[in-house]
Amino acid sequence: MSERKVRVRFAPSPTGPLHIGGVRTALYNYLFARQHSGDFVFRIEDTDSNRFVPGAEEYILEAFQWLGITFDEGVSFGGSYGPYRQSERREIYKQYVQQLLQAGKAYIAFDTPAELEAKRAEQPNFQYDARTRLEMRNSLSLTKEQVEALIAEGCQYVVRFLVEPHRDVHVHDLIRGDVVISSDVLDDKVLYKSADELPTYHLANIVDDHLMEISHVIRGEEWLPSAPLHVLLYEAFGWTDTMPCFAHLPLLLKPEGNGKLSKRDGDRLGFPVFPLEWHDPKTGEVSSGYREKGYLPEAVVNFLALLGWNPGNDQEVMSMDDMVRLFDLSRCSKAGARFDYKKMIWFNHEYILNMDDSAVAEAFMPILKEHGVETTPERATKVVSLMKGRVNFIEELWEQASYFFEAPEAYDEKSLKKWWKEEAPMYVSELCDFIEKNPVFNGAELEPMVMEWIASKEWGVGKVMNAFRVTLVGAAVGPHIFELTDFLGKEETLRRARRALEVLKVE
RNA sequence: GGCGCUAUCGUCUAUCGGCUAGGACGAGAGAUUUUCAUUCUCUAAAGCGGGGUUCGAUUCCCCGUGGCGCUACCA
Repeated sequence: MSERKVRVRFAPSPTGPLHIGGVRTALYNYLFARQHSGDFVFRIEDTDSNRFVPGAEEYILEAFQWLGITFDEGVSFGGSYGPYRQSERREIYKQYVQQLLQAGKAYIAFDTPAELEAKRAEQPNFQYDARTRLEMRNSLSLTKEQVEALIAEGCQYVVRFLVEPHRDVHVHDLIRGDVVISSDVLDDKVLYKSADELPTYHLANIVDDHLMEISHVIRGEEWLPSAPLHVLLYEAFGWTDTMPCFAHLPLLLKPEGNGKLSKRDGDRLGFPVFPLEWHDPKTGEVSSGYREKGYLPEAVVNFLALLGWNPGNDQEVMSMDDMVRLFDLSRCSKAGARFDYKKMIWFNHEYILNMDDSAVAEAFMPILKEHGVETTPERATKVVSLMKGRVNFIEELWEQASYFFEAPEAYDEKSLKKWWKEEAPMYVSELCDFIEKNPVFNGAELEPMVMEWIASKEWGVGKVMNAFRVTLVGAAVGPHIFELTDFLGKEETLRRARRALEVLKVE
């Protein structure tokens, strides 16, 4: 359509932690910007002074940093279209509100919240529009003198957009096509409030997108109903020719039940809805985050990208670069997507599997340290190579592999019942003697020797080896036994086996 | 209530009028293994209903139904 430079934005309001749905919206904007070598702008929409939450802005920035989603300009990034925080743009908005007022496209209204509430109580379907505006207290129903007097008195007022009735408003949406809504169902939205001298979302959004030369507005479907209003605003300002293209993304739905994914669902169903852990400054409530739960940012991003979009083939595991290359708004689905956290976990498993053992080990080292284990990166890497296939989270490595580093203190009852039968102590005792006397210990050479030795005794391999395993691990779990003995070394192997013989004798 | 969006396996989705409806997660079964996992193989599992258009509809149109969203001096 237009040849102008692609410029998109993500514009959260700092009212709390960034929701996972917001992350997905930001991700699509990011992919779109990168694919078109465009700019990605980070704007803060803090026009509701009552809902400001300290720390939210910093949280959002930190979350994107963790996720690997980067911006080119905006709050904390700089740029030549600033300021990027709406609360710092008061004077700009005032100017544009005046413009609308002077052009007769907006008017001043004095109705108090209480009056409006009363009106709605008596008329359940009340809407502030062409049919009702003359019944209200505003600059259309009052005389110029009355209006001036009220303002002089210090009466609080709002500026409302004058919506012309009987018009079909077209919103061209890149995902949904042409959406037509009659202006009759639109109300005269409040654009500006004198109380805090700030505009509402609608006005600020249009003014900023225009001034910041935003080319594409990619946002959640919850904005679709107000898109016609936005189109009308562009028209009122005379900016139709540079109006951005719209794309309204399907919403993220709860994994079960009805409705869209909400903040509460997360901890109720056992998965986070926030990228990072969030400590509510007011209530002190803590909400879990993907980072703290041990998810890899690449896995989170990959999973989220596929909720509402797909590359058109069977490829699911994709790097950010892959996605930048493949992303396509026309391949976005239209219906809401249920959040499937089991698949999210699978993605995490997949990403751990694809990571270098040494990289996983690097993340595993601090966990080992927490449990009082001092070891080398080499040894940690060895354990990772043996065990990473069986975990979904790096943290799980400890519960799955602690016995590599610590001798068992207790022995699993079920395993004992199955493998620690009458002859087990004899097997283990004799095996210890055999291993002790054997000139070599490394698994590759030792294993065939042990097998041959067991065969010569005419014992069952399973019976001997599993009894042995229980003494080393404490349960009938773990990797190939000679991998473990290699890791433990001869001394520790024998020490564990003989200690078990002592401990288990009493029973 | 009004307005809008939407509708394929339990879930995420492919199909852009020709289908024996494909893939993935999850589920189930089996194989491998000295244990537990991993891995591998296989199986079950879907076009909301009714009208059109068409030689032919999952695909296009309409109606109904379900789901979702919006309906604030919140974003």
